[in-house]
Amino acid sequence: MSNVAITLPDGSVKQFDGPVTGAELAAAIGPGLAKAALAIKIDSEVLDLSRSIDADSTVEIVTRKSEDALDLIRHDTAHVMAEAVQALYPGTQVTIGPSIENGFYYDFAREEPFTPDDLEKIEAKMMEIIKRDDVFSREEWDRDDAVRHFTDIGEKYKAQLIHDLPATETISMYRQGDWMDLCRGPHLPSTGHVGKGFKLLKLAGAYWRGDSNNEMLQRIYGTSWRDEKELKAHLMMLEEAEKRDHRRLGREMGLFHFQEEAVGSVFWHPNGWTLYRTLETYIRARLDKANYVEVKTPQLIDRGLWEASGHWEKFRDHMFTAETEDDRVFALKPMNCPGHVQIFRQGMTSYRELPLRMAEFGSCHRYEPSGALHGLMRVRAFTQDDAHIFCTEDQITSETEAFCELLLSVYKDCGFEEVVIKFADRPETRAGEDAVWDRAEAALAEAVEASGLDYTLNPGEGAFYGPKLEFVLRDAIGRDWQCGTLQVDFVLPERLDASYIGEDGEKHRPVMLHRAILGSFERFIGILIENYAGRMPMWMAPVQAVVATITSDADAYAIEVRNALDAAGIRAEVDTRNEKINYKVREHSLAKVPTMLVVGQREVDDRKVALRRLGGKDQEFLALDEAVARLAEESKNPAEK
RNA sequence: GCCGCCGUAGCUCAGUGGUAGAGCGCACCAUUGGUAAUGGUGAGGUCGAGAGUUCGAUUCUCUCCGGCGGCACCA
Repeated sequence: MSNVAITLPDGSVKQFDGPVTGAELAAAIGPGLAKAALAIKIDSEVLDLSRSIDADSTVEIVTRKSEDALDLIRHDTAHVMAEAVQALYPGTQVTIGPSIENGFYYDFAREEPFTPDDLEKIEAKMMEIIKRDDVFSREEWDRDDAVRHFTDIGEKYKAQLIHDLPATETISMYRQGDWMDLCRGPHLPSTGHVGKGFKLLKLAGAYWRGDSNNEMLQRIYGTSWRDEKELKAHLMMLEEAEKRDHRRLGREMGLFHFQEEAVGSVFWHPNGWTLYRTLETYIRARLDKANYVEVKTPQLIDRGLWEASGHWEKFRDHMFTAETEDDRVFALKPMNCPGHVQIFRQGMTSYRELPLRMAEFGSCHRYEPSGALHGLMRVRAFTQDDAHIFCTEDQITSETEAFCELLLSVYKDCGFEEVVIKFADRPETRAGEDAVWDRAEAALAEAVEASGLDYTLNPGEGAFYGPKLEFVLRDAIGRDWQCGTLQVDFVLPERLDASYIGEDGEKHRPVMLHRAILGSFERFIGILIENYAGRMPMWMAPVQAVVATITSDADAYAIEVRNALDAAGIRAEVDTRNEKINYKVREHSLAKVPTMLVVGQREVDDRKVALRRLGGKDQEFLALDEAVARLAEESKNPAEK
């Protein structure tokens, strides 16, 4: 029997006469750790504490404090839930139940739907199983035996899963008491380790294997943590997220509404539209500075053009169409690119004009599936901050670099500092030859490398005409939103016959770079509202300042102050209502107005204002001129600074 | 589109087989009050739409529409 040397994370080495289990290793290090140990980690692989280590290796003992512990806890909670469900509802089949961000889910096949009341019963049963504290024991099974076993007990989904596992895969089962599940593991030592820090959250439908052609299963989502304190903190976070829901804030702040006669389309109210226009003005200024030209193309275009572009074939079901009396069919544009190519095609374009950066705040309509609609985040009528850069292959790199720089700067101005980039390559169904895709992917990869930014691969997620970069920003409460995109397209210029005259006097195909920074104004505004919880930065706020009087003696002066703010380009309102100042402060604070200028007799006498910031406790007493100058500076959009 | 839940006043919600209530908001009156709710009075609802069961439906059943949570989709 050969010796085993185990290196611990602190660099120390433990020698053993032969193979040793994780539990034995922990015990050898110390009794405290032996008690706290949940699993072991060799390289980056987490394994059961009962696994035996038979070769020299670097091993970390996973305890409840470890990052890896959460994954184990969540996965085990899913197992416990599955047992509970099968105990309460015989005949229910189990399928899969992974750990996910903040929790877990398990998909079940059962005729009768679960109800919210069932969740409580299941939780109670889970508590019993956890209290029972059964050991999770691992068994390796023969593949055929495993398939037969699950088929015999009527678990056809499990049998199918095993059947489809790669031949090289070891079939492992985990037992907890009398209940057993197919599982790759690893698991905690016993069900008791799950603890009480979990809660079942919601019921949902989910397709077997994520395919909408398959039957629908019932999914139960839960959240699970190290202890009740962490659970409580997470539930608080969920409440916080609900408070910043843009649909709720949009209504409370009177920014916009939806109604059933125009499902998926926004009715922008005055304040909401002011926010929208402010953002548009800012983006337009940034594009101007970055040497884009702006255009506007038709809403309705004959289906012939969509057939030529390839969109009709692929997206016809999601296009709104209109038929005219002369039997022509027009489509409401779902995107702007074919329109931009038409402008590009007018007259002859010289290589000297490239790169040509053609921008449009393009109003698009897409018949999105009803279940996809979600406030401003997913609508059927939206406006993109779209642009197409017509350029040569040689220019892809420099245009990509310039775009990345512009995009990051815009995000920063909007309050987003954390951005990750994903490289999405060719999807299964696509247009264009593989050789063209090779070139497009290589060019884009080279360009993003040249920009010096980190990126991860998002395989198979490219557009049907070309690979793309996806720009994902992280908001104030840690949620990720994909907004920006840059797509390399060699296909559409070919299909729609766009060409330019090169240095050699011959016709050449330009490359098109499809790109957007915000994505859609609607969605980006939704993200902004949630990011700021409705408390927009000064430059975006629909109403930037309210002048509020203490008594009616200050009315005339208050109006003068409002007019001075207005003349300085500040969006200001005046509140001379016969209400107490407490009432006004509360109301405008709830409306999330960033600054309030309170004026009473003292301010009238001294030509001053009492400046109060949203959420602040103190006031600043300033001369009127100074207050106006200061607020005017703060109100400028970042492109004006 | 699929699965589940939901639809009562502008908003948040209570309630009932015999056609409805609260708080906030809104209107009016009084109050002129120094930094997150002054008091009083009043108006406001085909109980999402349609059909069915019933002597009678907001309440029970069905269909449709819409919303919510997921799944699928996202040029």
